[in-house]
Amino acid sequence: MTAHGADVQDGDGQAEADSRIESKQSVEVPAARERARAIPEAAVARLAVYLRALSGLSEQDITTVSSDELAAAAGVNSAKLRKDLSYIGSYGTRGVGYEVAVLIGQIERTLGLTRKHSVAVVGIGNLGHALANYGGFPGRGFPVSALFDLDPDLVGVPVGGIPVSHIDDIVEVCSEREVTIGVIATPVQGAQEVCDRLVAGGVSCILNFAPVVLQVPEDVEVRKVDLAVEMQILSFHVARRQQEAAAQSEVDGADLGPPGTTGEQVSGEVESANRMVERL
Amino acid sequence: MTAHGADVQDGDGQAEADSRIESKQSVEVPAARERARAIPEAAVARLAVYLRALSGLSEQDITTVSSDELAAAAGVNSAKLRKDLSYIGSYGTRGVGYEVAVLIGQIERTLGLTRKHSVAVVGIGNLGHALANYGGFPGRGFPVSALFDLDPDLVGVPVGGIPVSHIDDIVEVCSEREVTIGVIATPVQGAQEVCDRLVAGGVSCILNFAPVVLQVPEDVEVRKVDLAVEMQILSFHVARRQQEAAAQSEVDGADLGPPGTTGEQVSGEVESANRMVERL
DNA sequence: GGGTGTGAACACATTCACAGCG
DNA sequence: CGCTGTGAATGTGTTCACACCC
Repeated sequence: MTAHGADVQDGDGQAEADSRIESKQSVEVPAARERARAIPEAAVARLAVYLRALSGLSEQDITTVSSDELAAAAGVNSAKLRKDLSYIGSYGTRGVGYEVAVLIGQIERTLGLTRKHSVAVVGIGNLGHALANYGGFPGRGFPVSALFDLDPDLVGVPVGGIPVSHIDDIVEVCSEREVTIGVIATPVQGAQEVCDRLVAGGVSCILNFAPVVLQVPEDVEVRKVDLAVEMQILSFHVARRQQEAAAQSEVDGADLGPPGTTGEQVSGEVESANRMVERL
Repeated sequence: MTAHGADVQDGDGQAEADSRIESKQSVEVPAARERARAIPEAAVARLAVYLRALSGLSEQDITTVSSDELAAAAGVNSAKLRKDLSYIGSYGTRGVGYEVAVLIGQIERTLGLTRKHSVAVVGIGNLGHALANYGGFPGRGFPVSALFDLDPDLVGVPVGGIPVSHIDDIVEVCSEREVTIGVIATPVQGAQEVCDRLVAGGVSCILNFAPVVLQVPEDVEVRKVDLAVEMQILSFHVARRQQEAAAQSEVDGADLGPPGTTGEQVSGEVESANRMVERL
């Protein structure tokens, strides 16, 4: 396994192209018998967004939408939206639009939301606390059914209505409660260990807030949310903008210093920035 | 503005392709004078990951790495890594590898981390609390310098060492403290309003945890982190796997029920899932 | 007319594979 | 000889534009 075939999750970047999981497949698949049902990863992410927009419409008792309207509500352009929807079937009416209720149903079905997925949160620090208090996590459909922490003082204490269990019991509790999604909100050090236990407990999907690249068997899906990376990407854009501004004023004939002098000021110390998320 | 030119942030998906921001450009640019310094969005996200891996190596007093080693540490393949690094210049030595310190410096420079970006967190609920307690957010380089909330009981109370200010003072405080990055951790309702104020206060980058599509001027960068979407994407993969398994056993000649009966069980109620993140 | 659904064109991203340098 | 750096090939995702249906 020399940096090939060891493909696991990546960091992502939320932009124009887009997606985030780094699935496997490629080799191993009989190639031919492939499910045509292959919805592009990027489209799946957007379906979830459309679903939210649709729920909003539904609450306002709006029963029909056009691709233009829905696209605007979801913040994408209508061509993309129509293509995305076409991956799940043809549920629109030409000349009219889509029926909100139908679309909601179809997207839910596609995303597998017709089945409940119980969630376990590991690491009841600041973030874990926040997650547990979600009150049923992302709304229902994703009930939090187990919490874990290392700290003996926390074990037994109910957070958001659920008593915290000890990390040592992850395997047992998860298989018992049929947890399908595990959320890792621990410091980096414990993350891989926790991950291994979740997997041993039968968890097949992991949402990882710890800034580590987790090693998992190929049938486990990992998604990573990395605050530091997000911030650094934003930082990049600030820098780029400043550069452009500098370049522009240069062109304009202004004399505000030579190009290349734009940002260089403070330095070092960013290294510690990477020890960061650890204490979330 | 009919769903075109109104491009704002999207939801993302962290997968193989990947990226997340939905920048503008396209029209408006004089085309020719474009900065060749165009690093692919996806590569930027990974640079941040490499940076973390390099920091780790640096702490272990490792001074040199090959692309294979670093790629393994970052969870990507070496070709991708080399290409990514090539966007920022040629800092490797053929036959040897890269000097850790040099690479750290160059990536920091590229990401604009040589300048400090002060951060404001709005919405000191569970999540906001977690973020504020980061103790300098993503590690330093990103000092949290302002906190805001609506709740009068919170105003004045120090969280993570910084006293909470009232939302009404966002504009004033942000410009005063030269905040460049704003983090929105409020319920959906308040998000757009808060966003507008941050922008008015001079903030040019926003990290948004509220599940809304924010409207911002084109010179403001928005990144969205949406827990519900993450969960739903995971859910999709569970469903897909089950489908495959079912299809497989079908092929194997087993008779565990007809295809199409795989997941359909619980239903409805997912709608409320989208009212979720609101209370983070 | 109005709006969906989609092939075909395009743009972006990843991977390959190898030339070239230390 | 090993490893970087990169053009060229491939793959994935987005946009265009229009046929087709209501």
